[in-house]
Amino acid sequence: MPPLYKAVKQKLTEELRTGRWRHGQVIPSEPLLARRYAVSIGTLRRAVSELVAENILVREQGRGTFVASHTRDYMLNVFFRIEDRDGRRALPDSELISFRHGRANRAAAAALQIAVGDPVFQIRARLRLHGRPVILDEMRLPARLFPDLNEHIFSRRDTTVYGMFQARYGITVARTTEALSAELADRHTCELLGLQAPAAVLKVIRTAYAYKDLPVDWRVRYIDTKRHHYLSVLGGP
Amino acid sequence: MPPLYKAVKQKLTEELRTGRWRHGQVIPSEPLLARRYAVSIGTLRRAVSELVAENILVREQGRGTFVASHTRDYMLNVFFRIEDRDGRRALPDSELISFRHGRANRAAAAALQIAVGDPVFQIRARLRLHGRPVILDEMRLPARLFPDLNEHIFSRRDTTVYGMFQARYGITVARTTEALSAELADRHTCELLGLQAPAAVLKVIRTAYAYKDLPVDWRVRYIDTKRHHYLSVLGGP
DNA sequence: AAGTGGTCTAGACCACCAT
DNA sequence: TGGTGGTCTAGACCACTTA
Repeated sequence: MPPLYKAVKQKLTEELRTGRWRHGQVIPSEPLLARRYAVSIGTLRRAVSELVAENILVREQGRGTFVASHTRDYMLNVFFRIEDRDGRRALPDSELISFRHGRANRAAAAALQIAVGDPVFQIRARLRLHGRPVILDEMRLPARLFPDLNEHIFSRRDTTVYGMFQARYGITVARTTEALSAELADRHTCELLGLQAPAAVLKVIRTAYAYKDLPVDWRVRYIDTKRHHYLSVLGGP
Repeated sequence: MPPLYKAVKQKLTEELRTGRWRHGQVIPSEPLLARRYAVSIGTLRRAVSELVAENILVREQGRGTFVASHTRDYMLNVFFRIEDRDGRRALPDSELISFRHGRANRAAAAALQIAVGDPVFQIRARLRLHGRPVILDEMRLPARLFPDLNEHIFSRRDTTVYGMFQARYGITVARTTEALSAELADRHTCELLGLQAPAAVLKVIRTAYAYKDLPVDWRVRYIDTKRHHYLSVLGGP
């Protein structure tokens, strides 16, 4: 028998997945949910605690429990690991280079768990930190998940990409994996980042997942690490 | 008032820090500890759970709770994030290049929280994965924490470096932070890793911490990422 | 003052492991 | 069979927010 709190967690996840509870909103109180699911408050709290640990819910004492909202601050703290030499972090400004309709190649299909040739959006962007171009992104998004996405929606400046996923498509990114390596920058990359060849760049291949480990974004990113680095923390807090 | 379970956690940590409970051993059962500290089993379990989350204790159902032991498998799962293109991980074989007594420069002193000029061990090593040289390490260890450490102890093959810290000095590494960047390899690095200049290498600056955030190891590491990458996971499981 | 999440208790039963 | 950790309950009181 699977533990009861896992079943409760499933039910909570279902409410989120079907859009019954939307990002930024409060969910019902713990005593109420405990009654609704016919479990004790302790069991209900354990299920909620797991979703909090997974960045899906956020507790605020005295106010309630909320569906996590991908504000800029939230993004910065959870998913953006690039900081300057003094340990300061800031979100980059994005500059769209190109927005195309394409088809998934083998690598993209494998990462996004779709078929080779399935339609994807293929988006290039250059990101600046404190005015300097530092990051080059090439994203591929499964077109099926983002009906009607277009260049204009994409280049709006009032939110992050993942904030837009959430507000417009109800897709909440909960987890990413990134594979890092060092490479020599090619001519094109040097030009866009203002580097003199030969130059080394940090290559990051990211896959982002929504609830239930659904892949929603696959991107290759090149970072100029002359003035910045990528921070990784291993083990306990 | 700080919560009771935090106080209990402090008491548990004290038992570990003073060496009353040694790595690999069972600690007393939960009902017994709850009685000893005069708290309920739930409160005791919460304190233990936090130490488990911090990689300091390990629970085994039906057997007991153990002080984490830095076996090779454990290291591999928690602290070693380098894997090959197919996602396979293996611990490297180490080859000592040099072992010297030195003094902390500014960067080492800041990271290790000691004074500039304090004695440190300065150790270079080359690490091989599947026979190929892939990693170059330059470690600095505060000499005060490792009395009588020498080249022979260090180059023994029966354990990892952190396993040796624990078995010989009672120091358990619980957390590391790593700052990653890409650099062009210098001539020396190219030679030791068998690279043709110009080549890009992944530079990792690691600080390792024991209980209570005591820094115990600071190292600069260069990795050839032609056949390997560094894996970083962000957000919930 | 009423409602929220945060802490804490004192039990119960279950699943697993050693003997 | 006895001891371990894992789950679950049904309460209580506290700290904090909002109205």
